[in-house]
Amino acid sequence: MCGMTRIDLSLAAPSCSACPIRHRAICATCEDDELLRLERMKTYRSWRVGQTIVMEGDVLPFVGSIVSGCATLTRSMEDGRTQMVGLLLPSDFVGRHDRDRAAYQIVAATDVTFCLFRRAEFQQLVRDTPHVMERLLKMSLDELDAAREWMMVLGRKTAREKVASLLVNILRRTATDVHPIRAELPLTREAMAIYLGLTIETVSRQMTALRRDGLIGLEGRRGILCADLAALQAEAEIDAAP
Amino acid sequence: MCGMTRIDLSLAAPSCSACPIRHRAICATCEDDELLRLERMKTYRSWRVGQTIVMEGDVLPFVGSIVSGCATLTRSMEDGRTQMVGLLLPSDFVGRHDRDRAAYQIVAATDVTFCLFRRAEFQQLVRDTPHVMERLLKMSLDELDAAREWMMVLGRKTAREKVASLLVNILRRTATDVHPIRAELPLTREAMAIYLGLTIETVSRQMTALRRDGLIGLEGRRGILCADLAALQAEAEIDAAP
DNA sequence: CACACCAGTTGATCGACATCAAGGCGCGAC
DNA sequence: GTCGCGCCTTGATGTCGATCAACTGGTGTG
Repeated sequence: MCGMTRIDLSLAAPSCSACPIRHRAICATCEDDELLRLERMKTYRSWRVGQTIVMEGDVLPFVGSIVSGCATLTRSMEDGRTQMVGLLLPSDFVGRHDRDRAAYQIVAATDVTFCLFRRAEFQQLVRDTPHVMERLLKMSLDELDAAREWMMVLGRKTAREKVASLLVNILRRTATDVHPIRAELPLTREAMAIYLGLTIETVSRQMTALRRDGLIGLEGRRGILCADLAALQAEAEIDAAP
Repeated sequence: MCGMTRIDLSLAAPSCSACPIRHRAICATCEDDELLRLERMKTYRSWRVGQTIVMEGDVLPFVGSIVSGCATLTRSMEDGRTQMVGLLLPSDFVGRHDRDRAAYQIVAATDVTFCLFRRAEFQQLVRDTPHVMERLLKMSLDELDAAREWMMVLGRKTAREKVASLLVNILRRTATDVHPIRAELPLTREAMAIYLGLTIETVSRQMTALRRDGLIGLEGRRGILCADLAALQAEAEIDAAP
C-alpha cells in the first residue's frame, strides 16, 4: 500500500450502446430512450487489485454493475474467520436499491471497473420503469439460485469436489472455446479458500492432485487448462444436465 | 405411508383480511381492492408431515405463500448426499413467477398449508401491480441475504456454533416471549443435520452438550427452552448488533 | 548481486466430525 | 401386556481437512 502511486481511476463513461455488458446487465431490456436516461445518471469508477471498495456496515451511496474485472463479497467473524458469499463478474449487480448500508465487504480481486448510479436516482428509475424492476428481480432470483447451489458445495462436497466445482464454474463463465479450453483464474489461492470454506494449503493440494490426475493443466499461478470439461464436471459431482 | 387414510386436504380459503400472514407475505402492501383480486385467484392446499410437495425438476404450476406449518427446500446429489437450501415458515414465498420447474425438492416438515396462485395469473398480477413486484423483489433480496448468512454458517462455523445458530434463528422467529422463552422445533434431528451440513449424530451430541452447559433446556423431542438468548447467540458467534 | 518478500507448494501431525455400532424411549398395533 | 418401529442418544473408532512448519520460485529493491 505505502508508496503506491495515487492515481485518478475515474473514467469518462463511454456510450451505453458500445458497452460490453449492454445485453447482460440490469440494462439488458432497456430501449434507446431509456439508455439515454442511464447515460445521464451513470458514473464509471475503477479500483486496483486488492483495494477495499466498501467495508461491512459502511454507507454505500451507490448501486451498479461490474463492467470489467472481478470483485468479491465477503463476511467476517470477530475472530477473523472469513467466508466469501458472492463473486462478482462482469454484468453482475451490486447493492440494494432499498438499503444504504453494505451487508458485506467488497474487495477488488483484480483491477475492476464499475458502472455506478446514485441510489436515490436508481430507486426512482426502478419505480418508473417496471421492466427494469422485473430485470432486477430476475437477476436477484438467479443470484439466489446460485447461492443455493453454493450452499450444496459448502455443506456437502469434499475438498476435491469443491475445488473442481469452482474451476468448472470459472471455466464455464470465462473460458475461451479453443481446445483445450483455457481460463485465467481471477482469484488467488487464498481467495479460492475463502470461497470454498477451506484453507490455502488444502486448495493447493487439491489443485496439484487434479493436475497429477490429468484433469487440468496449470500455466503459471493463474492460468488453468482443461481438455475434458465433462471429466472435471464428473469430479465435481455436478449433474450433467445444464 | 401404506394404510394412511386418504383425505382431502383442500380447504375453503378464508378471507384475506383475516389471514394470519396478511401483513408479512407478498400481499402485505395490497389495498382492499387488490385483496379482492387475490381472493378470486387463490387456493388453499395442505400437506401432511413428511409428504413430498414437489420433486427437483418437476413442473410446478403454482407459486404461493406458506400460511401455517413448515416446509423445506433441499437438493440432493446422485449418491444421496442432501443439503437443505431453504426453510419455509409462515409468510415465506415459494416458486418463481418466471419459471415453471422446481429447482429444489419441497417437503412438508410439519403439516403445512399454502395459499397458492396459478403461475400465469400471478405473473400477470405482478406485471399489473408494480408495488407487488417491488414487494416480491424485497422479499427475494431478504432471502438472498439469509442464504449468504447461511453460507457463513456452512463454510466456517463449528458443529456447536452451527447448532446454536439454528436454534437462535428458530427461537427468534417463533418463540413465545415468556421467560424462559420457548419454541417448538419444526425439524427432526435429521432435518437439522441436512440444514447444517452435519450428521444426525453430531447434531444430537451438540444438543446434549448445549443442554449440559446450561445454555438450553429440552422438553421432549421438539421443545426447546432458553433462559439467556444472548448467551446462546454468543455461542453461535452471531454479532450482537441485530 | 544479495536480499527480502510474497504466493504457492509440500510434509508431518493433530483434531473435529463422520462412520459404525449398540441401546433407550415413547407410542401405536394387536 | 409385549412387540415392533421411529426417532434419538451414546460410545468406539476412523478419516479428511486443519494446523504448524519448512521450503520453492518469481519479482522487486538497495
